[in-house]
Amino acid sequence: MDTKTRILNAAELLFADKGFSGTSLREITSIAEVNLAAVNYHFGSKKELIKALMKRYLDVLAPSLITSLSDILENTDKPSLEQVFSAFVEPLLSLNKLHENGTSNFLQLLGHSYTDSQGFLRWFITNNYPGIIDNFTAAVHKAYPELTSEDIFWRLHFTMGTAVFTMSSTEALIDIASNDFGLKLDVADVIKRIIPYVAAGVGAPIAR
Amino acid sequence: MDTKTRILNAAELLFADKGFSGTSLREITSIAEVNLAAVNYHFGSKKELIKALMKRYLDVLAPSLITSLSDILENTDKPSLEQVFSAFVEPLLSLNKLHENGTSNFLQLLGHSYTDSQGFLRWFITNNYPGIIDNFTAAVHKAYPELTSEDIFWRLHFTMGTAVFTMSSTEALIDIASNDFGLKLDVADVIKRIIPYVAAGVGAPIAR
DNA sequence: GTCTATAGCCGGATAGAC
DNA sequence: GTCTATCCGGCTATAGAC
Repeated sequence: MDTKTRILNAAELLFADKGFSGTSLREITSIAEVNLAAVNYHFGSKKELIKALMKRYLDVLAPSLITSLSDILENTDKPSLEQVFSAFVEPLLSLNKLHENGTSNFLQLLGHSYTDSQGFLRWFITNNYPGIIDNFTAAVHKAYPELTSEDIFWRLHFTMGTAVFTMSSTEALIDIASNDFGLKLDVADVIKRIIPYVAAGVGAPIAR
Repeated sequence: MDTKTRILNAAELLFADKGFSGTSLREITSIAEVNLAAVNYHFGSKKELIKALMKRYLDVLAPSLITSLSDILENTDKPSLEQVFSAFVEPLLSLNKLHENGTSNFLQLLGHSYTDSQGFLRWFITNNYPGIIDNFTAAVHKAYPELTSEDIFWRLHFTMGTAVFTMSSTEALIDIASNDFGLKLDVADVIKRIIPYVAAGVGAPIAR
């Protein structure tokens, strides 16, 4: 495995766990077993490393998500909201084929990107991958035409919150489920539990 | 205003905005216009300052929330989920009387406490204020008895995610709502939009 | 491309004068 | 209780040998 990849893999683990400002280049290069200077040589700066890390996932996820959502838009007259959200499951879970714990790492990174670092990553994502949001909005509109684009904006945001926050603490949740309820769960189980929740949330009656 | 309070107020602003690891004691004492050494004199360490900050809110919020939820438990035979979640509104908004932007600051701090600092604050909160969770679980159970305690556990967590994540980015959301939809919103408006969403989510049919 | 070494700055924390 | 001064380690980033 080359140095660049070793760095990306180590950074992914640490950033997902401790956030960006909570992780130092020294920790990353130590886990990656490469020289401290290698990060700056290969990526230029810590910020660029973070972007490269998100790009590694988003370049895989975005097309697969857009395909999955387009499929619903083209082949279903009036999809259910559960169908729309289920369109996320396979693309998200396929990130586990890219890397061990890819799904939860990616969603945790996404969570940190919204709170850490004064939103520069949020800017980066919305400006580089707008197709996801457009397709999702269109699919929700088709499933629930009475929702205005403003309603959809809010409920999409709430849904992001649910997913991202849940994934940020998946490990803790799986532990609790095991201790308190004797259940052995994995990321896929957690995702399956979220879908009815967010589908019902987005499908809530409109109070005017 | 005494030094201790000046520090708490400055820390609240900065921590809410930039997270714990993203904020330095130097920034805090500079905004507070007190000496750098004052934090360690008054609080002992940065970690203890964080705890003191959360305590300042939780000591007000916890009893008011417990009263509000107990009220529903005692005086309503079968409350609706909207009623249960509405029980949070007044206690949360009353934090604005404590401090300017108290509600959103507190919820942002709560958000950071779940992702920053390896969960030590999460531990602190759940171990020091268990009454909130117990009362909330009881109220949800009364509103929707078919939910098992396991179902409630998951859906409570999803709800936390929605609230905390939304509040972490309230400022950005209010900006977008203003630019894209010409709406002038405040925290109370955002909270009112969340309630139907989470009530519907928690009330989603149970897939078995 | 990878290393050592180090610059230069910032972090939390503390000693000790007042 | 508040200040200055400082310790000491960690931080990102870079220069320069190999």
